[in-house]
Amino acid sequence: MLAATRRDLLLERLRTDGRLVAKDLALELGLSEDSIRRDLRDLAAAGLCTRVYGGALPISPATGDYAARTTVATESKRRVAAHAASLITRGSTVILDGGTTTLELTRAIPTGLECDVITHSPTIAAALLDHAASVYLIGGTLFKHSAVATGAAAAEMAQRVSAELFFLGVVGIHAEAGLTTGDPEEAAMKRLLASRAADTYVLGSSEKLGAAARHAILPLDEVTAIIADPSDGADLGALEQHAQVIRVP
Amino acid sequence: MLAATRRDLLLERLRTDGRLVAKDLALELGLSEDSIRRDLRDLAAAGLCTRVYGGALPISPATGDYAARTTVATESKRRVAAHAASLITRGSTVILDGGTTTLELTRAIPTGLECDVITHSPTIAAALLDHAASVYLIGGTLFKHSAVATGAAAAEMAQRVSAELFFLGVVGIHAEAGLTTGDPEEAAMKRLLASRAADTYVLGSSEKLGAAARHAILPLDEVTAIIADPSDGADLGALEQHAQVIRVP
DNA sequence: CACGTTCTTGCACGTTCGTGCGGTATCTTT
DNA sequence: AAAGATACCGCACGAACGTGCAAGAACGTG
Repeated sequence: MLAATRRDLLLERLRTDGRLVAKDLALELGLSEDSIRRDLRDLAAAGLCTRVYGGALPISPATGDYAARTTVATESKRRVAAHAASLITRGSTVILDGGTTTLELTRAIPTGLECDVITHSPTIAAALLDHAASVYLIGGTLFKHSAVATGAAAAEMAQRVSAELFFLGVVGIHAEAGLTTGDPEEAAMKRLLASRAADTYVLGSSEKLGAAARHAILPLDEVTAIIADPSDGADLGALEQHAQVIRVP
Repeated sequence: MLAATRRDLLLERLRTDGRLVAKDLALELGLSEDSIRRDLRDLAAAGLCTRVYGGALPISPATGDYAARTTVATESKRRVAAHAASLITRGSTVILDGGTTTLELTRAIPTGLECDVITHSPTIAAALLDHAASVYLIGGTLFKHSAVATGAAAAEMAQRVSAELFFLGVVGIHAEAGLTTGDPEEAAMKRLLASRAADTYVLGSSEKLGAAARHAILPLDEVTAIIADPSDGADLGALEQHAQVIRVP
């Protein structure tokens, strides 16, 4: 077998099995483990797999949505979340949207900070259990994909609250498409929550900038500001023509 | 199995079970507890879990006293929870109370079981995210100590639901004092939830039997049955004069 | 065809990593 | 306070790793 063919076979195996074990491959292909290791080393160097002790794994660890969840918050996400958290002052009332970025924001809130938090995300509510913040949970039908309460009951409850700040998580922030997300029901809920707060801040970690999803939440000019991380050189100029952009350092 | 794969598996377990027990994992994976402990230590160092005595817990659900209690799911609690979970049938609607025992019940529900769950506990709602069950979350003011929504808004929402089963968690089950808990507001909420279900089952792990707290929830004769674990030789006879008692094997 | 170059492969060596075990320290529970 | 469970530390052993080296194959060139 050609060495190049073998590399392809390894990659295909990696796709189907989700992992490569040096020992097994050596036995199966009738080669020494050294050769397999060399292959794995080269593939890893080419950025096609991740080398681990005993074999190799795909670049994105594991499979499916599990990967999305365990993915450690990107540095960008953390920076944006930290800055957003710094806007919360003692005694203020804030609404926290659902999502991984707002969860990161929740973790960035000082444990001892006394404030009022309103959220429709049970995940965020649970994360605030050991905080001094008092929590008002908006109930309703749980939308599994993004782990937030939605529906008529949630809307009714949301309509009765009001806050100073709303931290909005989105899927995409685009100069023309505005703020977007993947589900219409979710979009409506976000819109409603925004209407219940005096100021709305959008959490714009780098992967959101320039992206757009199917369902519009709000146009850019209806939010107070976008907290954005310009580190990847995204074009913030286009956004700034429609909304105020806060650059995190 | 690759060591790296094992770490991923642990993280996935952590997400589905909400906890990792070193002893069990060692037995299940055929490794020494030391290796598992090393894994847990590394994962904790990477900020992916929180190390606790006996295993590890997710980062988010706090490190406060509530989290501490979730670790020590006694064998008794597990048995009672498992039996309670077996009462839930496909397509049925159940109300789950908050608390550590009902959280254990939640984990005992088969992931693929299609049913409707109503709960006022964000922790339980979060634990059901990867289940087939559809979840209706009752919102309201979050009562930190037991991590459930209470207050007027919660009561109003609870009044509108109805279910076949209600699984009630309590602090004490006493022949004379009846079912009791530590907070009056919480007691009222439990009472209300019980009125919304056709049948109410009390989760009576061994440490509850014979105990009594300050605030009464219901007299014993107003519940369908107490699911009790008689393993520690508690006096079930006295209870049986007031309520039906289901002994778990 | 002859020769040198390059690439691949397997082996040997020292190094690193993962694992289990014994001992000791610490925590939990009675 | 004592007993049991759990955790951490250091050690030893084996597996996996990387490197250097030599043998062989494939290739290009004269």
